[in-house]
Amino acid sequence: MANPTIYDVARAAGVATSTVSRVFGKPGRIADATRDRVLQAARELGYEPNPHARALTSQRTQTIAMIVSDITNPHFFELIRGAEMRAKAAAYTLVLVNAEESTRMELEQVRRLTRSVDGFLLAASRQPDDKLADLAAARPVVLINRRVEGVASVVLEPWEGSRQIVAHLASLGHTSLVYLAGPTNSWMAASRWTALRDAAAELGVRAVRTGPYTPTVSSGGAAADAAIGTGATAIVAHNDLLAIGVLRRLADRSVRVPEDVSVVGFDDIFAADLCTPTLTTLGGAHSDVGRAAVEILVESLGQPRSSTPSPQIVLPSQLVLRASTGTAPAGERTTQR
Amino acid sequence: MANPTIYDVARAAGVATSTVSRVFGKPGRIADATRDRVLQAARELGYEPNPHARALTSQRTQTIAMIVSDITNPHFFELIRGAEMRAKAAAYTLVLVNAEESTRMELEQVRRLTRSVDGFLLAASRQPDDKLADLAAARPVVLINRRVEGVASVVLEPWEGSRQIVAHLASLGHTSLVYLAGPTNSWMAASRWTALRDAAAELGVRAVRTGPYTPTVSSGGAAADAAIGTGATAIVAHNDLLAIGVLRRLADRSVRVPEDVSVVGFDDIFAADLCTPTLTTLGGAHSDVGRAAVEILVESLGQPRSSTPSPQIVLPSQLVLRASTGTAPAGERTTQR
DNA sequence: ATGAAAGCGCTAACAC
DNA sequence: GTGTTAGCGCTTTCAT
Repeated sequence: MANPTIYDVARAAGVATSTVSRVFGKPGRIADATRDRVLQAARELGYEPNPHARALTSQRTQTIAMIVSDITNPHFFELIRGAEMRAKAAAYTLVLVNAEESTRMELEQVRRLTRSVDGFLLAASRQPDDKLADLAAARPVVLINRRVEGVASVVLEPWEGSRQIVAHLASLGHTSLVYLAGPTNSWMAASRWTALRDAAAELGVRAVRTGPYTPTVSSGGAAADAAIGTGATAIVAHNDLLAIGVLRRLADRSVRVPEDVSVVGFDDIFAADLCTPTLTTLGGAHSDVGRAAVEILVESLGQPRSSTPSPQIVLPSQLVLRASTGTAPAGERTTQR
Repeated sequence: MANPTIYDVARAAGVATSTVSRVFGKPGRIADATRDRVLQAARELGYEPNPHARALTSQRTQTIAMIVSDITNPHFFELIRGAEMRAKAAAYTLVLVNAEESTRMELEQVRRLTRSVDGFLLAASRQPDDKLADLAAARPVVLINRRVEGVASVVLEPWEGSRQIVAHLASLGHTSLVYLAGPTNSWMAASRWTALRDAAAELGVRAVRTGPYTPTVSSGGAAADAAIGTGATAIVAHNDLLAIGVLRRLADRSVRVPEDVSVVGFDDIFAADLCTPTLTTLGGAHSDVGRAAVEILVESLGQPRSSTPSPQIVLPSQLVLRASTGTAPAGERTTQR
C-alpha cells in the first residue's frame, strides 16, 4: 500500500481508528494486548503517521525554528550544532533560517513559520527589545545571546568575561585599550562594551570605542587602522573574525603583535588557534548554548503556556590566553604596584 | 480573531472559500477585483495560511530536508549556507539534520521526515550506492558531493582538481606522494584517490595511500607520522582539517613545511588561509554546490515525478596555491626534463 | 479500555 | 471566474 493510514491499520487490527491514534499518541491509555496487535498491523503495513494531519488537529508540530542573524559567522555554527543535536534527541525537527542581518527578514520568517513550528530560537536577534517581547508574548521563544526582560534566554556570560580581559591586559601593563564595536543593534556588542568600560574604569585603564564594524575579516583592515589611530596599546575586537582581520592588517603594516600592540577577540572560533599569532579570546561552550536553548524551549512547550517563569540562563565563558597578548610596550608602560 | 481561516476571510470578502484558496494558491485564475477584495479582507483579519492543512490535501509542504553526514566539518557550513539561501529564495523551508557519520541515523531520519518534506538533499552521504538508488526511487533526492548512477547530484569536481595537485607537485620536483585517505565509505575520498593515483602514474610520480583517517585536526597527528614513515616528499590530505592536523604535528616534530615536505589539502576552508604555513588546497565555491542542489531539487519538484532525467552537475574546483607546497628537498629531487 | 463521529483548515474536482 | 462539496489523515470529545 502506498500510504497506509490509521484506517488501514485499524481495519487490519480489528479496532477503531481512535485506538490506533492512542497507541501512537498516548501509549499509556491502552491495553497491552490491543497495543501489540495494533503495532503489529502497523509494522506489516509499513504505516507512518502523517505529521501534517497530526499537526492540523493537535496544534503540535514537533518542529522548532532557529533563526540566526548571520549564518556566515562560524561562531553560529557551534550554536546550530548544539541545537540540532538536542532537538534530534528530543525528537524535534530543526528548521534553520538565516536572517542575513536583516530585522525585516527576521520578522517575516517568524510570521511565515509561526503556524508550522512549535517555537522559535532567535540567535543574536537584531530586533529591538519591545519587538522581541511582543514576539515572545505571542509564541514560545527562546533568545540566544540576547537578553530581554521577561523573555526566556540563554547567553554566554559576557560581563565577567570582559572584566577578565581588561584585568588580563592591565596585569600586562596596558593602560589603554580600544574596543572595536560590533553592530549597533547587537546586544552582545553593547554588553561587552559596557562591561569593558566599567572594568577599565575600575582598573585605571583608559578605554575608548570605535566602530561599529561589520564583524568580518575584511572589516578588520579599517578597524585596525582606526585602532592604531587611537594610540591604545591593546585592541579588543568585537569578535574573532574582526580580530583576525585586524591581525592581518597589522602584519601588513609591520605592527608587531604582541610587542607593539596586543589583540583580543571574542568567541574562540576554530581559526583563533590557527592564525598568526594565535589569538587570545573569550571563548566558551557555544554548542552548550544551543543545546540549553532547545532544552528550555522544549520544556516550556510541555507546560501550559504562560505558566513558565521565562528562565534566563547564563553559561560561563572563559578567557583563552594565546600569543596575541603580551606586556605593554615599554614607552607606554606604567609602573605596576 | 486568534486564528482566522479561509472561512473567515471568505465571509468577510463575500466569496466562497475556494476563491480565497485560489487567491493564495494560484493567483492567475482570479479576477483582479475579487482578488483585491480577498487580499484586503485577509489583511484586515491577519490571516495566514495554515501550512499543515495545505500540505494535508495538496501533498506539498514547501519544505526540503538537508541531511549532512557531519555538521562538525566547517566545509559543510558553506554547503548549508548556499542551500539555505536558495531555499529561502524559492520560498522553501530548510530542515537541517546531522547524521553524525551514521548510516543508520541517515536512513532513520529520511524515513521520519519523508511525509513532512517534499524532497531531500543528502550531503556526502555514507550510504552504499544501491541504498541511495532505492531512496531516490521512492522520493525526490539530490546528492551533494556524491555520485550514483541514475540519481540527481551536484559535486565539486574532484578528478581534474586532483590531477592538478599532482601536476603542481611534479612541477616542483616531487617524485613521490602519500594520500591520507578519508572515511572508507566516502565517495569523495575514493574519487580523489583514484584521480591522484592515475595522474601520478601518468606523470611518473610514485603514489601511496594510508589511512583511513577521520577527517579531523586531531587525526592529523597519527596521519602525519604515517606519512613521514612512507618517505614521500609530498602529503595530500583528504581534507583541510586533516591537513591542518598534519601541519601541527610536523611543526612539533620539527619537520619543515615546505622545505622538508609539502602538504596539500582539500576544501579550502576558511582556516586554510590562516594556519602556518598557509595551506595549498583544492577549493571551489561550496556554497554554489548547496545552491545548485536546491535548485535542481526544487525544479524536479515542479515536474511530474520520474519525467526528469536526473541531472548530474559538476561544479569547478580550483587549486589554491599557498605556502605549504614548495620544491622537493634536494636529496630526493630528480632531474627535470 | 475502546468505539463513533465531529471536526482541524485547506485543496481540488466538478458544476455553473 | 466563482461556488459547492467531498475529502486529506489525524485527534478528541463523548459515549459505552
